[in-house]
Amino acid sequence: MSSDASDTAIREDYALDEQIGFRLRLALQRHTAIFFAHMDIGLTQTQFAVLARLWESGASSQNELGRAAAIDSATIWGVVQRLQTAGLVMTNAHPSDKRRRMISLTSPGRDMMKAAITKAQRSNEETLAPLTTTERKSLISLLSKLSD
Amino acid sequence: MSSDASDTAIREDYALDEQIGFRLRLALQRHTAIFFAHMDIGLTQTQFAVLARLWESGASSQNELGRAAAIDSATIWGVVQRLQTAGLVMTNAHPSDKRRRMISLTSPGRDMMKAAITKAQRSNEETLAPLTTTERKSLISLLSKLSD
DNA sequence: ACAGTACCACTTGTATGCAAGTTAATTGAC
DNA sequence: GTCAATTAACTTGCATACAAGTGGTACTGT
Repeated sequence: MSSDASDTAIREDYALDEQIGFRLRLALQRHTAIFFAHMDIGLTQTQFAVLARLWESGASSQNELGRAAAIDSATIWGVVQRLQTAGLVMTNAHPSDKRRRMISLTSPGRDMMKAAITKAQRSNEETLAPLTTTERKSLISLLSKLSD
Repeated sequence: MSSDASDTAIREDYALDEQIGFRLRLALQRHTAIFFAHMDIGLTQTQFAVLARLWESGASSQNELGRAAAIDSATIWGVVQRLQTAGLVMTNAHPSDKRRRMISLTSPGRDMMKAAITKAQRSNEETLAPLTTTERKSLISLLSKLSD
């Protein structure tokens, strides 16, 4: 991919490697691989995020849960379906709003989370391993400024 | 999602909002929305990354291109198909290796990139707008340490 | 009361992202 | 030179991710 510079002369500088979008994708890609290796109980990052929100805050409606975990309504539907099929969450009717499906953790779901939280923490550790403690805090802080 | 703490007591601390994977996903999510809004010529981030690599380095084989843009061989296949259908790239046989498909930019592909690079730069600007110049460099640097 | 608006769950369609596996071509160790 | 290990392109299957749109329900201002 080097010798014949037949017709692809570089006319403008554009260094993909230094672009924020590309670097974010690479970093998330690496974390995804690490997370997958640790999470040997069949939870994806998205599924784990949903269960974590339920763990933190208790029951909520499907779309509410999606917003809390930053998952749009088209995607959260399938995520909840799979979690329900796996027996980790259950759904109940909302007492007053007939549109809402209330989602909550089942007992197996809570047991799963006890194990999953430890595995998630280990994967976070490994992802952040190249950084010092100060750098880790700095990175989380900078990322938070981008999306809050 | 607040009043009835029926059966989901918080037994362990786990703050999803402070986890690296979740923050990376949120940041990339925001950038994706910004990129999409600027890139009004029908290029996804992934497609743009592939074209950017071709722009930077000239022709390369499909898998080689995928590795350069951090896209696995199953995914790069479809990305190249769509770019070829759009007339932005073309494929040629490798002179000595019959397995390889050499991918290169077409003339319309180069024209598209001239416009796309400007739009990509603007979306990068907007994504990084919440940060100072120093913070931007710091963030890129920290992200690079995570995935190099 | 009620029209207009907003919201809920759900659906469709397109585009990644990645594990796992197939087939054909190439390479490297001997 | 031969054959095992690699590699390239491709395929299948599953899980996000998100735009756009549906039909039903709830709310809001007048």
